[in-house]
This record gives sequence, C-alpha cells and structure tokens, in this order.
Amino acid sequence: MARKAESKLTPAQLEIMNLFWEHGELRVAQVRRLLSDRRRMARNTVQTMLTRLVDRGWLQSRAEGNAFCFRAARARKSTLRGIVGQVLDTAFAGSASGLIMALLEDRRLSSDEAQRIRRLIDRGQEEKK
Amino acid sequence: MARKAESKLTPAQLEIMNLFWEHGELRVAQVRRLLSDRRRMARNTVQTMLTRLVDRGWLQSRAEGNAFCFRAARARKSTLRGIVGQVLDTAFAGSASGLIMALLEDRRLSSDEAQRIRRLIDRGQEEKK
DNA sequence: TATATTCGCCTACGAACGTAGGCAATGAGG
DNA sequence: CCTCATTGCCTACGTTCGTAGGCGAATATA
Repeated sequence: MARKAESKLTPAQLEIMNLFWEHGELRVAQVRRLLSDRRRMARNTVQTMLTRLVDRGWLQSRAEGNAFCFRAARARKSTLRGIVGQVLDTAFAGSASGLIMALLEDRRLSSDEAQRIRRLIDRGQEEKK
Repeated sequence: MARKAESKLTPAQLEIMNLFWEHGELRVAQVRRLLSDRRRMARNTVQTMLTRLVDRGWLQSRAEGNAFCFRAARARKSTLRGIVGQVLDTAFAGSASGLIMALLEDRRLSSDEAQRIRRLIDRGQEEKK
C-alpha cells in the first residue's frame, strides 16, 4: 500500500493544508488572508511555510504570470487517516475503542452524530463478513 | 476546567510516558531497558528526556539513595483526552464523527470492539438527557 | 517617469527535539 | 586500596518549526 513517508504535519501546517483542501488553488496572499482570521502572520512566514510544504510533498506549485499558485498534493482523506492512525498507534496502542472512549469522555455527541457513528460501525461490521 | 497548559507530548515523549503509566515508578536505567525493545537510545538520551519531562511537569522525581525515581505527574486518562481533543480540533474541526470515520476507514474493528463502542455511545446519549 | 505595492527568494534566529559525549561522585568487587 | 560499573549533571550539535527581515524584480498608480 506504500503510504509515502507520512512526514507528519505540525498543527500550523495542518491549518494551512485545511485551507487548500477547502479552497483548492491559492496564492500566498490569499492564504495569508484566509489564515488571518484566526492566526496572524507575516507574509514571509506564510511563504516560508508554503515553500517547506512543497519541499516535503504536501503542496504542488504552478507558475502563473509573475506569481505562484499552490494546491494540495495529497488528499485530505488519506492524510487524516494517517494522522488518526498515528495517534492510535502511539497513544492508544492500536485500541480503537480506547481512542473513542477518550473522545467521548471529553465531547458530548449530538444525537445526529451518534446516529452517524453507529451507522459507520455497522457498515464496518458488514464489510467484514 | 483549567486544563493545565497541555504542552503537548512528542511521539518519543509519549512513548516514555506510556512506560510510566504502565509500570509506575522507574529509574533511568529501567526506562532505558524497557524502551530498548523498540527504540535503542544512549543512557544520556533517556536522562535528558526524563529531565525535560520533569521540567514541563509530566514527571515527578524523588531521590532514593544515590539515584532518582521518576513517576508520572499527570494521569494517563486526561492526557489522552487532551491529545484526542487536540486532533479533533485541528484536523477535524471538532467533528467527532469525522474522526471516527477516518479511524474506521483504516482499521477493521473486531466485533468485540464494535460492541464496546456502541455501548459507549449509548451511555453518552443517556447522560445527555 | 517617479513612487508605491506585490511577490519571489535568500537569510536568520530563538526554541524545542532527539541525540549523545564527558566528567565527577558513589558504590561494589577483588 | 584500586578498579570498574552506575548514576547525576553539564554541555553540545544537527534539525525542524515558527517567526520574520531585507533585497530585487515586476506591476500598478499617480
């Protein structure tokens, strides 16, 4: 399955990747603007982070006129799966129910979410057969 | 609820904390031995990590004879809760079902675990009323 | 044309991590 | 008493992260 290297995103990097997964292609200034709602940083800070994300294969860039366009190089889904898998292994010794227990201790689920989760589990059980 | 500072553990630090949560009080050499099953490091490396964990309030130390005994200063449960909460917020925008979805995509649950999780969800729903 | 804005690129810097060397003290074995 | 292993402590080093300054080119504006 060759999950490539999974170099692990830091929280700040993840916050940036979320923007790309949500908005598609973005330029530095746009990233900065979108980001500034919750986290203010200098233009160069954003630029540096984008460059590093490109270096590590999280983003791709494309020249457009005098500037650059960036976009996600990896799917959100598989990335999140990787993150959860990593937490599962390092913190919960692979016990999914242990993880979910910690989750439920902290957060109250809406009935809606509870319903959805139940369905997910049922489907998982189905496929197993 | 004043969740104290949550300075966030790195994977290597978490691996060490797991030993303390499992074994209680340990000395440097013991940590090193337990750790060496999966990760070999020099004595001083272990020592440095323990010292830093003490500095940041993850471990407490107690002199015993000529050596030191270390033990966890924070409960495993609340720590894991913090870790999951952090992932939930930064990677899943607070969506518990999103997190669980990612979890289930990757791992197949045993019927046992599925059962346990279902019970957890039901209990959560009960308490809510 | 002169000035201001935008952008890419190179460089830097403090903090934290993972890693470890080296020294001094202390205790055990011969 | 001398030697050796164990332990604590101080120091260091390369890397990554988050942060950003500054220069030079291109573009927009007056």
